[in-house]
Amino acid sequence: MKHHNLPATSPAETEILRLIWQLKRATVQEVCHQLPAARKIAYATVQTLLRRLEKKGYLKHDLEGKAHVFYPSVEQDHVIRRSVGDFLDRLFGGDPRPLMQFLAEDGRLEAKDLDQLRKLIENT
Amino acid sequence: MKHHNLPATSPAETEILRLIWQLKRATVQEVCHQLPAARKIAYATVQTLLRRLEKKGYLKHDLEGKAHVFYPSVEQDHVIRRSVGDFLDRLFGGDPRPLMQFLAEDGRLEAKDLDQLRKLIENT
DNA sequence: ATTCTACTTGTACAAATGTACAATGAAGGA
DNA sequence: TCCTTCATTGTACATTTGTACAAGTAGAAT
Repeated sequence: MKHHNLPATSPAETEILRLIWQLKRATVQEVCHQLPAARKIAYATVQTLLRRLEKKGYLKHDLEGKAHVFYPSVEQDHVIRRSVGDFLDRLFGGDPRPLMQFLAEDGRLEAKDLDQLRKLIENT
Repeated sequence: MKHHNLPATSPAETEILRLIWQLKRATVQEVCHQLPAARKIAYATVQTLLRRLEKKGYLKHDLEGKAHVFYPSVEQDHVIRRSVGDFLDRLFGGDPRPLMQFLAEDGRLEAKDLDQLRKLIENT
């Protein structure tokens, strides 16, 4: 897998793409089941999003029986890198520090996460 | 300024909104000048984006001579909180840790930033 | 063989996005 | 006063996004 320059994913597409990463390979159904309960969205819609992701180059699929089994065709890391980069540019002018700070202060992180982060920072 | 639930900003809008936060108050021109050189985008386009941001409730404006002077009408912090939240949900299923880790490893942070972050984490 | 299923493919369609031109109007300079 | 200069407002328009139905089809069940 190499670094191609794919068109950006829309928010809804991103959400689906994440589920594919999580599942490694998945049919439309499986993706649907993986959707958080709060996020009700029709089978057909998921299908469209998967189709679009494939068209954009983020996914490929195999045929397994009659169903398409989708899987990533670009490294998650590459996509994340770009997404985070874009996000930083847009919202913070590219400076990662305010985001870091925001996350650190946000309280979403548990004590043990902070510990881990400390360790991570230590040997960086 | 209170927490209203405004429609999300598009990426291009977000970029402009950031500049307004940076400048506190600004005319279309000033926003244009603040745009990174790489990002060439017509005056008229910036105008449209500012108009849309105002319509969505993110900005207000005063009249100063013939020009509109735009300024934020919601707290930056609130907007950022929501944006980051959405971003985390979409790309990381809401878990801030992978993003933290990504940022920490990314090398975009200088040594002194890491120091600061350490301190920040220390007293959290 | 017929019907039921689970899928895919084609298509739809309103709203949002990215981008920008044209017309209009007031303010300042010649 | 008349022209030039900015700015605003109205409008435009192709594309992308979010969401989804309908028709077609192959395999499973009866």
